[in-house]
Amino acid sequence: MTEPSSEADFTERVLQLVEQIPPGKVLAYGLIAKILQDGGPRQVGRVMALEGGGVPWWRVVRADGSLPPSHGIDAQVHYVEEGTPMKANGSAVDMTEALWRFES
DNA sequence: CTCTTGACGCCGG
DNA sequence: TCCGGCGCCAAGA
Repeated sequence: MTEPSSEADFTERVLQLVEQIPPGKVLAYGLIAKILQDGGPRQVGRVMALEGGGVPWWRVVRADGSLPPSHGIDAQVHYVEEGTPMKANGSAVDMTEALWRFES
């Protein structure tokens, strides 16, 4: 095994993982790539941009906890709604608390 | 086949 | 702390 997962399969895995993210928690693009042990932050970002419309995309942020410009104000509304730990300014997520630890 | 772009990440100044 | 540059992987022109 250890075969190079197909692009379509990689996409589904990213979406599944994102759907498993509990409210109040978040994951980073590069972190998702590491959990899946495949691809890279750019590929995860590309998948979210294409198929991220069916998953809690707002729970996916950058590695430092800052919000991508593309997320918009909508994401911040969701964070407040789910009670996600944010920085005082609200422009970034508190990775120390909001970072979700994936466990099968 | 080559070059550029992109929901990124990390290091250096 | 803020800004810039380089690296990674895939898709589009």
